[in-house]
Amino acid sequence: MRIVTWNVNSLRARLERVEDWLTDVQPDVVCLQETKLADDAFPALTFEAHGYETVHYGQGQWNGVAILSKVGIADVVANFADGIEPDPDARIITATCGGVRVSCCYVPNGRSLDDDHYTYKLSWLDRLLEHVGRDTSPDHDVIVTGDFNIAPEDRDVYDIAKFENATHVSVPERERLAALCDWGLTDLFRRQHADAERVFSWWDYRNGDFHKGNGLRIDLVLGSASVAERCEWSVVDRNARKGKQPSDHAPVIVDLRD
DNA sequence: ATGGTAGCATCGCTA
Repeated sequence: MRIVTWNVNSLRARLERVEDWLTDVQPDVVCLQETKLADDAFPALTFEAHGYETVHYGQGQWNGVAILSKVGIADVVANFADGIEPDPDARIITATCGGVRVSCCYVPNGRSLDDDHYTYKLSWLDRLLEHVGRDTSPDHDVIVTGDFNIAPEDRDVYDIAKFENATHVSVPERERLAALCDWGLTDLFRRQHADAERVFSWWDYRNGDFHKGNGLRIDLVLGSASVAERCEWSVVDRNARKGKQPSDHAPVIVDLRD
């Protein structure tokens, strides 16, 4: 089973590129973030023509997440499954695809450490852990994936000195990512490439950052132990960041043995 | 140099 995550930064602006990429890569499960679409604008028929069932949870303008699957989509939960006040943003959707419980996440950016949005980011990550714990169990096949807006380690950052007192690398958000891992999840790309340095999944559009190699690895596929054991390959497809009208994120691909 | 680019419901916000 080939599963991928990709922050497409507007599915309306990116649909042709996404379609071409799906044709080339042939993933079984696709987790998309930042579709920036309302549910009634989601191009379900377009993906159906590529062989995918789809679920989308969007709000238009900002955020929006989707799962595409060739191996079934069951027991869909939009937003958090914690039974309290729904998060106002469309940032998470969960479904069972090919026997794996998949959560597709768009973690809040945080903006800056003194911004209310950073507090929201931390509480969102607390709710994600709560959600996963209620929704499933670490001894099941579980994947929690998406744009985490967190670089797990300093080597996932092009120049850590530039991120002093910045989001994406701060101790509190990394602690929350570590809590997900303590629950029973593993960063599958890092597991596959333990010594990899300077492999990034996002590059700012500005300053020619992509061409300078100035990026962050913030798009993650976390898997439970049974999933991690099945993981035989993982790559960031940085070719998808090249060319005309790219997303600022590259897709991350993970292959699992059947 | 506190810049730059891209997307959106576009002149202001989000990333």
